[in-house]
Amino acid sequence: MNLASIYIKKLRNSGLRPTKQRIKICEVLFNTDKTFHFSINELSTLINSKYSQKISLATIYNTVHAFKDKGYLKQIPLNANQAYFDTNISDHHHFYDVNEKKLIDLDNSDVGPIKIYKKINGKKIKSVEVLVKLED
Amino acid sequence: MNLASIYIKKLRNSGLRPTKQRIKICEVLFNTDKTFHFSINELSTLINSKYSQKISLATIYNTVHAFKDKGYLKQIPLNANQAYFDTNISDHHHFYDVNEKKLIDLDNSDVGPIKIYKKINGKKIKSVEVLVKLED
DNA sequence: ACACAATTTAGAACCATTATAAACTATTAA
DNA sequence: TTAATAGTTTATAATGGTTCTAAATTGTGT
Repeated sequence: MNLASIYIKKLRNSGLRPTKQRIKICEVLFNTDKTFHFSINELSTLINSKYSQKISLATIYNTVHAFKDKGYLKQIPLNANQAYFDTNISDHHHFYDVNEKKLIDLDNSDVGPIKIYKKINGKKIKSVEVLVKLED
Repeated sequence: MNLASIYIKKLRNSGLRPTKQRIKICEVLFNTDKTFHFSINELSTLINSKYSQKISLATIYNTVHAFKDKGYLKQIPLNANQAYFDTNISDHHHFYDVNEKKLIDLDNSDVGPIKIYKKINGKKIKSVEVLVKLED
């Protein structure tokens, strides 16, 4: 089975029509052994430099949000003026180098287990995200 | 010593001229035993409902950033479309209730010690911030 | 092939934030 | 006390990321 058909299946299973645009975006995001971090603008540049047929910014926004809602992408909580996403959806955390404004993955094994003792009635924990800021 | 003169001293010590506006902002932010979270717009509304003499939005932005740079406020890493600040600058973390879009403090004692095993050459840890998302 | 709903798209609108430049104010030196 | 200066405030404009809109296009089931 080729890659495109894997993405088509993945999209269909999520209730998303497998359009040309979405398949291309899958190729850029998921057709690599490495995970990576990106902003919408960086992704747009990446896609539109890779293919001659451009994808509109609105579609990239729509698709990234759809993928995030389906759990194929994670947004990284960060004090930045734009949203950053991560193709690595496994349980992990981040360094943020404040001097170089760069994100670095922290594998789960790089961080000790995190215990949350406080409980809020009627609420359950959805995620625990650690941001470690680095400076020179 | 009254409050205003404490703030005047605090501002002077930080190399910030103690202007009427900055003293008022100090009163709203720091003249309370409770710490709190706010966005710039919320702070602006709070200040301008409390005093007849209004403070411009630009000044509130400038002052909040100055206070953040001096370490009197912390910005909370969060995926929101506006910046959130915390008057509690002690070492602590946050719950974020995604359904009610509300921040809740986690005292340091509510979270077990966090160990970071990974090191980056030439960089030191500036802060460790944990965001625990809650859902219903 | 047809009908219908989902999707894409360019461009406008939105809104938090930052920049600008003129008026004002705190501070220091004379 | 006054004058000079640098710092601050302000209204307003500009910026830039994100969302909205509505028309054109496309995927899908019949």
